[in-house]
Amino acid sequence: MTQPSEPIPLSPEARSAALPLHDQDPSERADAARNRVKLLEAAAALIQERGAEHLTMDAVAAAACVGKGTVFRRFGDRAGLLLAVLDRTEREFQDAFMFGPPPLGPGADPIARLDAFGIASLRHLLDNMNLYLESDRQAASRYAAPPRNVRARHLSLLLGQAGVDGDLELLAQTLLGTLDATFVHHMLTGRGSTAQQLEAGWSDVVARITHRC
Amino acid sequence: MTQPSEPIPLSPEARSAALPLHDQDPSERADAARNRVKLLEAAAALIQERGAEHLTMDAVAAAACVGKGTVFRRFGDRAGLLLAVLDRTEREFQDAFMFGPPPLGPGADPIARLDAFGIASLRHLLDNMNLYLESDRQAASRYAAPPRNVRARHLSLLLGQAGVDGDLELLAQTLLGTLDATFVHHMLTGRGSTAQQLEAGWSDVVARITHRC
DNA sequence: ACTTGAACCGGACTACGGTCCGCTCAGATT
DNA sequence: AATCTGAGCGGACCGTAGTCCGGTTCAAGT
Repeated sequence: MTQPSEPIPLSPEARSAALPLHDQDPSERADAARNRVKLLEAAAALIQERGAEHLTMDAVAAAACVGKGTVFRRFGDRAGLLLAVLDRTEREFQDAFMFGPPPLGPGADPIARLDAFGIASLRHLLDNMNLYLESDRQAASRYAAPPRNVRARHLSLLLGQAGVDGDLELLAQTLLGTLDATFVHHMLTGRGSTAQQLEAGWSDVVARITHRC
Repeated sequence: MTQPSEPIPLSPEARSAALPLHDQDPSERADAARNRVKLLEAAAALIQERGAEHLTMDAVAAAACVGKGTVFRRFGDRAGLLLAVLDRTEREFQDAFMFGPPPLGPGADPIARLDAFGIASLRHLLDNMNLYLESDRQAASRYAAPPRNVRARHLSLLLGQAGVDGDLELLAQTLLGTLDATFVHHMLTGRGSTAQQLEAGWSDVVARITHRC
């Protein structure tokens, strides 16, 4: 892990480079780009009206008036498509915690930022629960997915700033476990937890991990 | 959650009742029981020779000379079959941490037991990695699966005995995140962690969660 | 404008998980 | 022993993710 430490306030160009979600590739052919847009719109519409859990690749292809192969060529697999649909929302959230106003964004005490991150993350998750659930369920390894990676790096950074030592990535992943879509869903439905309890739980875990006795 | 608190040394009958993995149901018809055995043997053999990730339900049915419907009737779905294959190993491990000798079993200091649990769990996981990975990947919700539940209850118990307060189930699940098959696999392969680092990480997380400053 | 070849496209095809339903037979009852 | 009934069984069937390949179209170079 020899990545340059990431300066907090970033120029616009560096900002978009820091967001690893698919930017429109300029070398992409015009027809391909057109189809990507058609597909994303079709997928979003279908999700809106039938729910993410009922989204099929055939339906997306048909709704976009495009062959099935094209869907897979553009997005790789179902997880990729779902991720692409989440992209806009995801970017907004990433912007908020990386560049937005404190306490979520830079400027506040790292522990306050950690706290705020959990709360914001849980709310963001609840707003898009089905999509994140589905994306999790589908992904080969949720740990390799861009959203999780960005969050993990962010948490590692904050933990470092908070003076925590140890395996920061492992601690970050441990924290992230508390915000995992499937886990949150399990706690809310399987067990009868409330969102408030999860938020309180997050703060508690953060306090313990950061060792603030 | 109004379950009777679980006394630690248990009579043999109570012990097997405490293990929620499928015991042979006495009301099961003889032919059904025969088929279950045939299927489990076939599945185990196929996994042995081709790997769990290549196990298909059709292949199991064919190898056991049984209709496909029978496989699903017996085990519900692929996750159930994999879980059943893991059953024996899983029981041994559960026995070890619930009833075996200290520091893993009862008798030792709860924090020492937590430490030992992580180490033993990681080793047990590494010994059966593919099977657990596959079982995770398949399961509708890994949080609802019996193995995870047993572990979660166990950890809650130990946390309580260690005098930790707060949402014990949430803390237990947070700890379990560190031992999740997919996560461990990701840390070992995706990132270049070693088993030693994961064991050290576990101890560190336990120390932080149990608030031992 | 024309050529060219690489990127793209479509939809038939495969593989696999899971369901369904009519038939069979184990084992309880008399 | 004869009867009965519902658990058990098999395998055809379905839906969906993902692959493949022959034909098509874009756009760069001339």
